Amino acid sequence: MNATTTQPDARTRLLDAAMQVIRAQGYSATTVDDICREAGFTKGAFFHHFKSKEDLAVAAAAHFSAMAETLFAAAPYHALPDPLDRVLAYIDFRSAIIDGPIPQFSCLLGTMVQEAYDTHPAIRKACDTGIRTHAAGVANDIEAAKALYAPDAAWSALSLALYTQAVLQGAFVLAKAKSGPEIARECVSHLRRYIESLFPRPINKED
Amino acid sequence: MNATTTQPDARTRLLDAAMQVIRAQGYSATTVDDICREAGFTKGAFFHHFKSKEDLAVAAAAHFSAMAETLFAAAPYHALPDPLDRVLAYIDFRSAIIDGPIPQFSCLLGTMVQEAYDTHPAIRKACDTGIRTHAAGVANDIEAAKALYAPDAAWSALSLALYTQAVLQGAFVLAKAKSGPEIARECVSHLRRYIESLFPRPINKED
DNA sequence: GACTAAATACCAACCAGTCGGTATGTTCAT
DNA sequence: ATGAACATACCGACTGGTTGGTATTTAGTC
Repeated sequence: MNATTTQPDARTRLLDAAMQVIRAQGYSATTVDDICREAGFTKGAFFHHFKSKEDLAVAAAAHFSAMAETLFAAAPYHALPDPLDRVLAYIDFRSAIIDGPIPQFSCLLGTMVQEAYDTHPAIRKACDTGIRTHAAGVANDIEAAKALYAPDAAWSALSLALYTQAVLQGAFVLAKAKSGPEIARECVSHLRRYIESLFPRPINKED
Repeated sequence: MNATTTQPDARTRLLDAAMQVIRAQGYSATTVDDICREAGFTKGAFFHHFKSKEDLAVAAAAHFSAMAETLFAAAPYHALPDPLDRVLAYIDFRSAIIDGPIPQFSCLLGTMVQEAYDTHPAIRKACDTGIRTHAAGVANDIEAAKALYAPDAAWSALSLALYTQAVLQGAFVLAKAKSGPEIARECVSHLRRYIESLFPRPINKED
């Protein structure tokens, strides 16, 4: 019921607002009031749902990760039969969503961990978990592609998956420095070339 | 005279302190008093030398860049005759200095721009300039290596140099998330493999 | 009426920046 | 060389606004 004005619940709206504002301003510079204003609530509501600003940050990291996993799970590339195709299509997908305003395509986890790694261990851990979990998913396809096309390679699938995340994080940093997404897409295209170079495909299937 | 107790002047000491503290805590979370305490001065001295906290950040970005250029200029790899050797030795040097506590090897520019790109244009610009200038230096050797070993490659020297910086920035982010330098060095070793793959060396010189 | 959700009002701590003051030169005319 | 005038370097108390967090109250719902 009340289908027309249905909105996510307050907690979710606060988390969404936090995601946006923190990616634009950073964690420390973002005040609780900033988040409340963006979400359309007051402080009372905020501290009803979160016991502290740090608590919100940890929840926001999980929220962001969940949102990202939903996004990637819905992407069409999972249907591809060849695991290497899936890996490359993942890269292409990452490149394709690097567009528009920086806060919308940059990574909340990378943004927060950069500031908070030393002073807020709980936030550091939440960001690490998010990145590690996502990388593990990518590593699955890489592992399968490796078994097919580069079984004897010296690098591990997980290490390559983490490298992929590092390139993306670095690409976001450069995009912020240069105030635009182009440089980030250029970085991803280098990453794609690297991955292609790691998996020498047979010219054709007969063999 | 008074050579035994000679210290850098107050401005330099404040900039050094800012470099350390901001890399550990981030820009927003660092207070002017934090920097003064670290440098052994009071607020009066601080605002005598810098007109605002933002002004200090801009100066610190330039200071950090200058320090970095000194460090790299002193590195031995510049003497290598082959430009590709110089590029690879640069990468190895970058890897070698990724050690010890994170604030000591991470990049002030990447840390600050991540937080401040949208809210402090002057800081964003200072960080961009630092990164761009350093990348341009690396691009020189890449350009020469390209002329020798990959003259027809599709990528530009500058684009590869910027990619190199992106990988390093991303490596720092992952090091922060994982609380240690190992992952960052692993990333750099992927980067090295990529660069090697871009410059197919002749087996030997006779040709 | 018991419970949850959210608003309002408030507080103590904190922070960037100011200001008046001291100490130590430096310049230069006498 | 001396002392008036000025400049530079630094100190530390203070301020006005902000911030994370709390206490209390109100509205709605099972």
